[in-house]
Amino acid sequence: MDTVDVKPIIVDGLPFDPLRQYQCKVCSAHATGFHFDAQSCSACAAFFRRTVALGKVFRCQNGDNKCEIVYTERNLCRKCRFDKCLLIGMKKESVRPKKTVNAVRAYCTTSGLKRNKRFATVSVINMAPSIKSPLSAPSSQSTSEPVSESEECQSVQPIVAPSSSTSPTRSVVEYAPMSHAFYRPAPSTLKLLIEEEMRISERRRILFCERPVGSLLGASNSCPFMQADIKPLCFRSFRKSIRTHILLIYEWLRAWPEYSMLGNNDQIALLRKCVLYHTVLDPCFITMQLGDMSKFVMPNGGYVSTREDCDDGWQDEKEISRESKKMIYWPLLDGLMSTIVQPMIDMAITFEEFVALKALVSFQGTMCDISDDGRPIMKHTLDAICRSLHEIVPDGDKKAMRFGNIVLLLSPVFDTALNFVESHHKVHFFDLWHLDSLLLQFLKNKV
DNA sequence: CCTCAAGGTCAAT
DNA sequence: ATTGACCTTGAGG
Repeated sequence: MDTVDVKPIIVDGLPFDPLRQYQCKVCSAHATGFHFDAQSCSACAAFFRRTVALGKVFRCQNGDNKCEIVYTERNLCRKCRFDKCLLIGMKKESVRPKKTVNAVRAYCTTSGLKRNKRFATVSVINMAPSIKSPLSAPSSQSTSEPVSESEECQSVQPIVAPSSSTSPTRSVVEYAPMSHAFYRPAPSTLKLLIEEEMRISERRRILFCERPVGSLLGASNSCPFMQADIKPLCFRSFRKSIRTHILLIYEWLRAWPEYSMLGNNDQIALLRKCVLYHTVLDPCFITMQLGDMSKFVMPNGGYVSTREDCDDGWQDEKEISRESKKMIYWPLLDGLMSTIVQPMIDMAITFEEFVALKALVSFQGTMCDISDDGRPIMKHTLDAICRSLHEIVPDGDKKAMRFGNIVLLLSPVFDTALNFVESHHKVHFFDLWHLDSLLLQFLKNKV
């Protein structure tokens, strides 16, 4: 990581200013290369890696998210340093999931084996060219070179290779490539969830941000908004955007292969509950990601102030008065902040944990509305989600507690959703303001 | 062989 | 608890 060997760039026949050329784009210290897709020093790279891996959320020391990040003062504001990392193009996805605590290096890839023969627990054999870096399992039948018995090493879990790819005379077990065998396996459920959530963020950016197109495209950031994107909520425009949110939720559901296997009524039940639960959960996580607890940020980038002394987002509108807004939504907001947002911050819930929680809430909360035919499908999905969540919670003494704390968030989400429905029944009954008709249909049904 | 860019470790803070 | 120098590793040339 610290080796410096950057080929000089010739600009117009002259070497580019070398001092500036090798600067870290975050703090202007000496860059050690490209880290997570951006030119930076090793310190900023390590900082970025830790921040992403641990799912940290920071607050700006000055409160304005405008701190200058320079070499001598780069540790003064972690929020602005991290924002700068993202700004210069560091990619969160390039940070790989944290390894399990008990995992021991397996030295099981081709180059690892070549360089570390004495630690090798498996050996290289020739496989069909279609399989990259294939490795054989240590086996009594194996004719390959002997392997070390070092106690430091644990063999990796084998996966059965397609028999057609190997000699028919030898039963061969293929070891998954390093990224799967050694790093925590990324279950397809979790992968799907993360990809889908990133897509939702990208769609929200495109729909609701006023930015140059270049920074809208590319699902590289799990948070749809930056501080500069958000503005005080206008209830009227939020109401106009409700169908867009419902559409995004519908797309999220359709990404599940299991969704198409459900009957029509079950599909509608699931969509109805997802509209409700996502409406509760999504703004909580966006709020946490933006890190300013005085602003509760909705999925269209509008925010309401959570401080009694600030009226942002609460002002009178033609269609709904300040008084009505406060009466209906302040208690809901208060509940959300204390029972969902604050616990999320306290445990520093990661993006991966959040997407698993959201799926858990969606499927668990709908179970009671699903037909007998649909139940096994739902149960199967729920099991997969639980496994994924359990996988991504970091190993250690507190794994069980952390897993438990995440699951405990289900209850306040269900509670708030129930309050949300009750409040909107009142809104509708007393004609306090006109809700979107599609949303009303979802809310009218029993919850 | 080499380089690059990941992750891990641990003394210093 | 966080930082950052230093280390090892895997992939690819």
